[in-house]
Amino acid sequence: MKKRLIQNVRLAPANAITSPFLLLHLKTKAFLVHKLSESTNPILTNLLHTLTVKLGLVSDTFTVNLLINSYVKLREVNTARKVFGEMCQPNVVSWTSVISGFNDMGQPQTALSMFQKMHEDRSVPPNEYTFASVFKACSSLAESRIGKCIHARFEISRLRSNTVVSSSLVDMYGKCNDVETARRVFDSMIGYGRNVVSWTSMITAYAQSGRGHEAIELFRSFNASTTLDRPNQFMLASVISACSSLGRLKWGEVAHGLVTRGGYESNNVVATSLLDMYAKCGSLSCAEKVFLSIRCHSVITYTSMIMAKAKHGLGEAAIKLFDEMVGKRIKPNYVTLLGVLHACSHSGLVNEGLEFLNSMAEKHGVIPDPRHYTCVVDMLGRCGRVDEAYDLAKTIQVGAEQGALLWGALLSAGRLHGRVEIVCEASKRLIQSDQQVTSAYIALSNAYAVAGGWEDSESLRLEMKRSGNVKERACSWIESKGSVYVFHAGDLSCDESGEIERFLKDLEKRMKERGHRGSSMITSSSVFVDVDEEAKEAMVNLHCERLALAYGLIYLPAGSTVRIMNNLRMCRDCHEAFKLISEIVQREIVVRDVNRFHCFKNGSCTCRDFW
DNA sequence: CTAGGGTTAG
Repeated sequence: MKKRLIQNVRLAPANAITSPFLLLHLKTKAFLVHKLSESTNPILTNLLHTLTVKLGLVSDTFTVNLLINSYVKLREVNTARKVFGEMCQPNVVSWTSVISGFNDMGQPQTALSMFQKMHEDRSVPPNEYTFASVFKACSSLAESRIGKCIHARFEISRLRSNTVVSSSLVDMYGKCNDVETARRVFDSMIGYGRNVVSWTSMITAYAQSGRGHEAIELFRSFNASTTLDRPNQFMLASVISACSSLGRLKWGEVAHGLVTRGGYESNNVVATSLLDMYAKCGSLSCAEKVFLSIRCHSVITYTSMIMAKAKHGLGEAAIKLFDEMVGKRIKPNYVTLLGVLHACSHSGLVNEGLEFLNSMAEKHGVIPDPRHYTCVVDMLGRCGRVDEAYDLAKTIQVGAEQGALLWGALLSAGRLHGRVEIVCEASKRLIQSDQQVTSAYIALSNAYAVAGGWEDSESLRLEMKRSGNVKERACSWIESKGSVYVFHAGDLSCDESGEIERFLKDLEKRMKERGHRGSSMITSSSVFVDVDEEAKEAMVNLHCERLALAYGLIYLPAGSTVRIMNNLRMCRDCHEAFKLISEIVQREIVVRDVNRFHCFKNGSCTCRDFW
């Protein structure tokens, strides 16, 4: 039956020679096909659509596929789907075009349900192209469960893996935070070859799961191989962001050199990642230089620079930049507003921050979500308006993951201002959120201990052990002349601790003499109440950044730059404290504020190697 | 003469 159909189609040109009408028809069809494949104009495409109907070509799968793709390119995916729905013989190209159309429109969920329909239909089996598109949809949704099922379906489909399908799988597993599986797929690709895209997917998988060292390592092997291409803008952007999360300015500068050599400086994505890298590695002036070199600004370039200034405690400058951006009619999004709130929070502009929160929906069309509220709770908490912070936190409806961040912010506020009842409440909520927040157990246990509730403290510790909540060692690190020294919290118990404590106490005294007041995390000495050894260690955890700072200041040569990288939650007090410390010890201090959740895991050396 | 993969700000 099918065979005869194909034969009939093949016969058509032979008939055409004898029929002038058919000949005209074929010529028109060739014209239509040509125009459809190059149309970037909605009016033209609509016209060609009408022509398709008039010529009776709606039953011609090939022509209608082109029509679908034309609508997909014009981002009119719903029209594309409508045309697709009216087809009598959709083939695998028709299905794949619609699926990838939904991907392009940021509707991966719909792409997946189209694939499901295709599967239920059973008339057209998917091919490699279809699978690659579907894996991309799973990647955007970070849907590892569905992704694995479809991967299995691909494996039993007797289709052969190729570079593109496997690259999309590497990307998918990477985005689903299953780096090991991503690596297994990547390693399995040896048989049919890997290209720049496959390598980029794997490097990105490492970079985005806090495994920057492995990302850089892989980038090195890519460059070492003589048979492969040079890195392109995609790979460089990813590598630069790996340098940012590692805080390695030196490596970031090398990557910048590669950007220049490759001529990718004018690429906005690359420039934005460079800007962010310089800001996170402590060099705001270089970040600013990159920002000024950008010709065509977008909401993303502005947001990055606002965030950069926010991190460096330049709240007013960040707000000024925000106003400049709005003045240029660039519409802020929710990230931009997060940056602005962040700026207010880190510069003590509390009333301005509250004003932004209350007016952002009306003025900028961005409805505050839990992340914005968390930022404001954090801001109120830092400056001591803990009760307001608590009242605000209570009113917010959040899911478990967001809840952990929200109550985590309140927990540090309670801890910073010695509010035991807030610490208790926040810790309880954190533990309820069930997000593996060990710090909540420790804080709550300490709070009970401080309040004298020893039995509660003890039972909580047992609960921790029972639930397998293993404590991760906090760490901080400093960089000097390209070497990185890592300090783990436990190291304070080593022989030098006496000298460190004396140094910090002396520093605090001298800062008081110079009129510095306030309780920045750097100078405030830890309060050890009479708790057991384990609790003491937990408290020391909070202060490993002080340890790193002290080591850096005492043992690095005068005049050198002390680059501190940790997960300090900077506030205006901290910035002022650093300025003062800088003057007192006559070292340039560069602080970098890394993402709290990007823990430095593969330290190249520890405290002991430093000596 | 139709279709597929990678990157950035929180």
